[in-house]
Amino acid sequence: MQERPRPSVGHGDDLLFLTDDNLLHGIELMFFAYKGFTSDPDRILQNYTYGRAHHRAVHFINRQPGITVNNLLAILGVTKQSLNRVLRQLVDDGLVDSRVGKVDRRQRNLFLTDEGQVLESELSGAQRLRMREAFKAAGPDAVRGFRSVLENMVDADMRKSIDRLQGKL
Amino acid sequence: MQERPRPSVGHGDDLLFLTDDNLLHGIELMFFAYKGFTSDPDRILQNYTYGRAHHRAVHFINRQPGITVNNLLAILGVTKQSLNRVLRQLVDDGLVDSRVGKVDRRQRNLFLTDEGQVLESELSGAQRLRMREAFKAAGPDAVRGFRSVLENMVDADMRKSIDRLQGKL
DNA sequence: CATTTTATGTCAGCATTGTTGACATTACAA
DNA sequence: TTGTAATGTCAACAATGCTGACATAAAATG
Repeated sequence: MQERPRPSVGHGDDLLFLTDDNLLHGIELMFFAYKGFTSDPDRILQNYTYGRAHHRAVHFINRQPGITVNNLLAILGVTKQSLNRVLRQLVDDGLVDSRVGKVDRRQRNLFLTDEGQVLESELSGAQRLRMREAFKAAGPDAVRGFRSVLENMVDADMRKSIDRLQGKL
Repeated sequence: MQERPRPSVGHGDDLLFLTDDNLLHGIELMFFAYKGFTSDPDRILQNYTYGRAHHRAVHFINRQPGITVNNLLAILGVTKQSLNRVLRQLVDDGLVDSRVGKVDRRQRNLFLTDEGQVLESELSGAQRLRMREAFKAAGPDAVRGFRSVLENMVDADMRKSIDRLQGKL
């Protein structure tokens, strides 16, 4: 696993970690890890009439209570028609509360009801458990690296949404 | 179940990197990074009549030329009906060649045709580019951490498939 | 105040990709 | 010969994307 230094273009940087094989490995890891990452919530959601799209909505409403529909749309990156279908079910089923905005009455501020929070914590509990085990097995240094690589893989136009969210941690 | 941040195996480990905030951050990073990760291929695929499922099939056929349908099914984790729909299109369109197995004539060995390889390299080129930029920006230590965390996030029942693939790197 | 723009909701239709269930064919294995 | 395995296919359905069109209410603007 050690990389022996090799002369490279001028700077003396060792860029052997950028070989196509390593990139391919990373690409496949993203695929397999994402599958693992979503598998627990997917299994839980089968006991409900909900899918992954509902999970995402519930997650980000819990993450930023009172979030507007437009902000949620920006985060999820889907059309309003697609989100609305999911949101309508959650509101009808009493998991999400949609309140008219106080400053701008055109807006709707979204909140989880008590029942919505029950589902949210069941889903996020399973997901956190897997993440915690992976973090623990890999160690704190690895977690920093994990974060760094993933941050750099995000699309530029998502940065604003992400930074706003992470400011709330 | 719930572990408080406290030393574990006598190493005086600091488990503060396992706080719920850090886990939440990791969870959201997976979501946003995966979106970025798939965005370039998705954009390219819009110029074809293909979708993400075709990309996955093409990727793993290229990765392990001659792979059997059953092995591909195990890797992708979908039903044979779902895969077959995609595979049939690719074969009909002349991107994939399906040859009767030589040792076991029940099996079909899958190969990319020249045309299939053109699509594959267009897709993987875009994906490698993004991965390379993320790796480069994060650095080799971070890449090791990225790998370690993701490896630990994979479902146990995928290990065999993964190890077989990575043995070919 | 009149007009325009914004935020949201909704209907209809369609595409992709996943599912289950059933059934057929071929070929290997016991 | 019988059973099982690998593959293909038909049909129906579900989840979740998309586009386009239209409606309403409220804010913003001239």
